[in-house]
Amino acid sequence: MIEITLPDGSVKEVENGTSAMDIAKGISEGLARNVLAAKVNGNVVDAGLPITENATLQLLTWNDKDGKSTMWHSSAHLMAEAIEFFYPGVKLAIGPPVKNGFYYDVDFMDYTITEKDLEKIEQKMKELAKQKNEFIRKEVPKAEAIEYFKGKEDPYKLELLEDLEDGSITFYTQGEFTDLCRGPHIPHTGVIKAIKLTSIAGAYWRGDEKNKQLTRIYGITFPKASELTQYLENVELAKARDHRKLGKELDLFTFSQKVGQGLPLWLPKGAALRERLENFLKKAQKAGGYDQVITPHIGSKELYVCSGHYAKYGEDSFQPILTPDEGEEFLLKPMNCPHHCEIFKSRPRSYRDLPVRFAEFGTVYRYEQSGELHGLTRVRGFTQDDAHIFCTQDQVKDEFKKVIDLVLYIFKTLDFQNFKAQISLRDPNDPDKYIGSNENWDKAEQAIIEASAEKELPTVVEYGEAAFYGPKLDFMVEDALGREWQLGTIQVDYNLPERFELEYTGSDNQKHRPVMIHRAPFGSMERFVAVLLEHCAGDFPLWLTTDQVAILPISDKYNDYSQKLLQLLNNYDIRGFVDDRNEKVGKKIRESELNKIPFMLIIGEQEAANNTVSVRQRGENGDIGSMSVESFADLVGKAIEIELAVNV
RNA sequence: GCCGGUGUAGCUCAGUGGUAGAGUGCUUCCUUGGUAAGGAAGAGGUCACGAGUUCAAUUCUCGUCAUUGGCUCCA
Repeated sequence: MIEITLPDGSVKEVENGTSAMDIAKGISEGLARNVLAAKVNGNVVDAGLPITENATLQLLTWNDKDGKSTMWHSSAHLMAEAIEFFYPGVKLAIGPPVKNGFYYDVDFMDYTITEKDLEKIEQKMKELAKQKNEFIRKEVPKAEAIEYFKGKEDPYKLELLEDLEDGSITFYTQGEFTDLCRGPHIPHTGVIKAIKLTSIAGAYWRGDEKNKQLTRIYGITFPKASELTQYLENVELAKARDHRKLGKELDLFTFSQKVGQGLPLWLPKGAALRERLENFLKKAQKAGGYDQVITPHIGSKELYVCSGHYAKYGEDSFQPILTPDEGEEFLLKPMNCPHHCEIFKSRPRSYRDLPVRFAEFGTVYRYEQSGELHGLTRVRGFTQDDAHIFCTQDQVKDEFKKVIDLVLYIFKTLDFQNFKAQISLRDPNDPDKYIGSNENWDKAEQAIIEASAEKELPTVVEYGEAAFYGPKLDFMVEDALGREWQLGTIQVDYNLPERFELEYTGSDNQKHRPVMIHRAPFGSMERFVAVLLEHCAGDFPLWLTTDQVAILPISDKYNDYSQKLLQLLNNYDIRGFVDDRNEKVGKKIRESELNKIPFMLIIGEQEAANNTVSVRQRGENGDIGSMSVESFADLVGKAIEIELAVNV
């Protein structure tokens, strides 16, 4: 007999060799039907696997992350079976579960496959799922496994087998299909009730662009048809808040084929919005002891040779700009740091001056791969809310804390709640990759970790993700479609102070090298606006939004009064416009609502006679009654004050 | 950069081997109204660009550019 401890702490005594599924059946048939896999002593395994020792057991269902993954992994096998049915002889590479579903990478040999073929594969999968074929696990000696895939002439599986140890190799079979697989899998295919193959794409074997490109088919499955419907609806909702769509609808930015790809054009409303964001940050930075600087968009090639950027990126980026003078070359600036280093060097610095903080909304140009460009989140010309802090090693931690405060102030003001902070440290296995002394690195890494902990950031630590020149702290948020983007960043740099021979005079009257910290709380104006757009679905906070108020005269008799009102509101720094089109007020309201304008002022006979405004708030509040212009201005002013009065 | 999809009116999209349509927006007129769409008329397109096939190409083929889903990359 063995003892099985369940998550609630209760202990069941069962015969040695009892499976998780047996135990589930002992609890209830209904539960057993929902079990997809089991977690035994922390390892996810087949629910049917005999348990041979005392163990903790968690039954995994669709509600568990590991349960979902298991089902999607099994779904990949099911899809492979359907693919082999239509395209016998194709070579299968790998088919794992991912965040939302699964994929299988397939070498289709001489077959061509298009999106239209997905439907028939989907149909076949449904058919196979209905057969409730069991997933049967079999341990296989390595020689036998190699023999099997030699028979199938599958070079990918054979390559995978090379890295596996004899004795640890398992096959899984369901229906007519057998695959090399560690498992675990769901009990049988019948659990898969709803199937959607979502897209088809190219993917390199083992993620290396030197390798052959395979065809990757993405899909997702559910245990209930209604969940698939729900999922598809959510995808549609996410698309509705895609910043590229909203940016067009709200007239914020555009792109032109003639100007060039990845080069955004900010429209008047977008430019005004961006300016408000910049002023918001400038104000906070001024309070934080930053000095604003301005530097040109190009720099002599020598500058980037000195910084090392030319050696690293010269060939793969925008090429030098030539002048009538032979041998003279300039580069579009890919970053602001070298310019700021030269500003630091423009005069001798004393330890009493440190930290020095130079801030600039600096536009930079980077030749991103064409396939990587994406709306405003990945572009070739963009403006960083950049600043460089030059300080002593001992000041690093304190400066980090201050920058974290700044980032948190921005996130809180704009209601970003779901972010994570990634601490990127050295790769302990490759210490020679990094520039700067070990001692300084240790100090800086410790400073970042401590600063993050003291600020109670939700962090993940990634080893080996640090830049060669220093450790960093990045703030990551997800976009509407679940893609993760880096916004704010704080990076320590030991490289540039060295290369530019930056110095300050210490209290000992000796020359010392300052530490440089790069930081950009927004990341870039472009990416930040994109993520912000998706985050609030275009419904910006009152202080930031384009038009705070729409003045809607009921008929053209009240246009004059409406114009006067607009003047009056402008004096209160309230932005808006008069919709004096010859339309009914119902239509004007509808359009203002759709354009996400926070306040509407309905102006008719009563308002004009009494010098008042009838206020309607966007959304559920609706009509909030009549008041004087002063009261309305006060209302707006107070609302903005609350939005901006955020304590970190 | 690589593999697929897409490119038709300002916007969202139908459609066709015989030089084009809807909705919405825009202009004008009627209507002068009270909290999510009043009515009518009109203007607006080198069907992304270039080449080829054809009597004839927006439609078929190829190329280029842009865009899009992935992969790779990301200072």
